[in-house]
Amino acid sequence: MTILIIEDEKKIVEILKKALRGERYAFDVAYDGEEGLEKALQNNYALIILDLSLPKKDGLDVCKELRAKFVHTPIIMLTARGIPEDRVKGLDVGADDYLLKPFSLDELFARIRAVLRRRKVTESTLLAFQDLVLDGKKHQVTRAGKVVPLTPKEYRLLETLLRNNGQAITRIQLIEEAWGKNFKEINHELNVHMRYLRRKIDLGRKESLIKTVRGVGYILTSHH
Amino acid sequence: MTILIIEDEKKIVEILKKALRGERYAFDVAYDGEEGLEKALQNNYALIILDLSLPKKDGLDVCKELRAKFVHTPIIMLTARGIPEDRVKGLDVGADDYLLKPFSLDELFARIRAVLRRRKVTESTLLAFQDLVLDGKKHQVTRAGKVVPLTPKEYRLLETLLRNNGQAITRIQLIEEAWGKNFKEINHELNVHMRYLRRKIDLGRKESLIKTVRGVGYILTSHH
DNA sequence: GGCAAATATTATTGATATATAACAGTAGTT
DNA sequence: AACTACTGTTATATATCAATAATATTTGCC
Repeated sequence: MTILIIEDEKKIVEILKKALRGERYAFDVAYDGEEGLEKALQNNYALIILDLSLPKKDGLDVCKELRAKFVHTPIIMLTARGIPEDRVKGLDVGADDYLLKPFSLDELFARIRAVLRRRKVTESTLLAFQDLVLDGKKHQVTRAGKVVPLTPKEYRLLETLLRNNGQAITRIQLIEEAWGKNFKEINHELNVHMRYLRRKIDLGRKESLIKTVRGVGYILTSHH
Repeated sequence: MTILIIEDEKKIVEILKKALRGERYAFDVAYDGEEGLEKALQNNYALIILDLSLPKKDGLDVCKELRAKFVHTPIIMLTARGIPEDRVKGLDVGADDYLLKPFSLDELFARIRAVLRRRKVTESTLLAFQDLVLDGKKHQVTRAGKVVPLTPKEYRLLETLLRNNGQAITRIQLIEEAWGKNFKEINHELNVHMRYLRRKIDLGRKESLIKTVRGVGYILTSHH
């Protein structure tokens, strides 16, 4: 579940990111229209949040082009203040919804939920492997009953591993899930964050629950 | 890696062929639904690109029949322009993805990559020969219940052998599968890696599960 | 049986993937 | 501003793997 944000104003990107942080989504960000268009064409996002005014290619064009190419990813358009709503509405470029800046976060959330509602997210609230439990509702992880405080990134990684419990999961998958980007090069961060994650959940124990599958990625497994 | 194209419009077949030529895929073409169905049932394709409207038997039926017969080959459906996406989506015949004509090649490639990547995870969950089992999900091989740790290269070689269980597989095939390079002949590496593979899976036993077929390659076989 | 080609075997070396540690930047909080 | 927590960066270490080369063995064939 990755959301693409196409927006040049970093402040707004930050607000959006922050606002969505609590939710279950990964992000990808594009800072101009062309970049955004390219990303939207190449990836399959759950949702695109698209600013109207953008460098290189404006939001309307991006939207139109996407629809012309039969990319049906839901789009929520952010329109500049001052532009009358009819104008945007009338353009009918195929956006699913639009918000006028400045928008309230509640409002944004409502729209996002509405747009995504179709997709039944059958997220189980509880994921477990042996004595390791991830409670999706509480956003809390425990090992042998003891709470293990994780950073968001670590949480994401562990969640991905747990979701694919029983199977090896590739580095690329992990990166895409936890960072929401199409693998930029060889990512050393993944090593680092896996290390941290391991340190926290394996605290004191000799063998890690997370085994590395060389050439592939990682897998949650019991040690024999 | 062969892709089956089931499509009656020669123009589109030509486009697809041309487009796929550069990539690493071989292709097979069927010009009507029945022929396509037959081919799909008899061969193991990496992917099927299936047109919705076809002579003799339309794409939906082909798709349904394949799924009913537990052929899980990924299918990308090409749907005619004008048919609303919901219609296709709603039918839920088991296609992995669908594209509306006219499609952009970039888009098609993106889908192909996406589908093949997805397949990687779910595919080949279990391959076995006698007491030798390869678990594709875990990326793990066991012999008589015992885990046999393999290097990536060894794993790929064994996987190739298991996939072609029962028939001899040529050195060239093996090299192409495991190295992916256009066979620079006289590959000593293959000997070496086969040796390592044998050592690991035959551990202690007198005869190897992998028999060499001189002048050809190798075969998985029970010893007389 | 002897020869040439194909394949097996082993050891060694260079390459690559992953792990670890230390540090820097950023943002958030008080 | 000082402090904290988190993320990303870089450097270095370590483990594992792949390629090479050198030598041995088997096989088919004359």
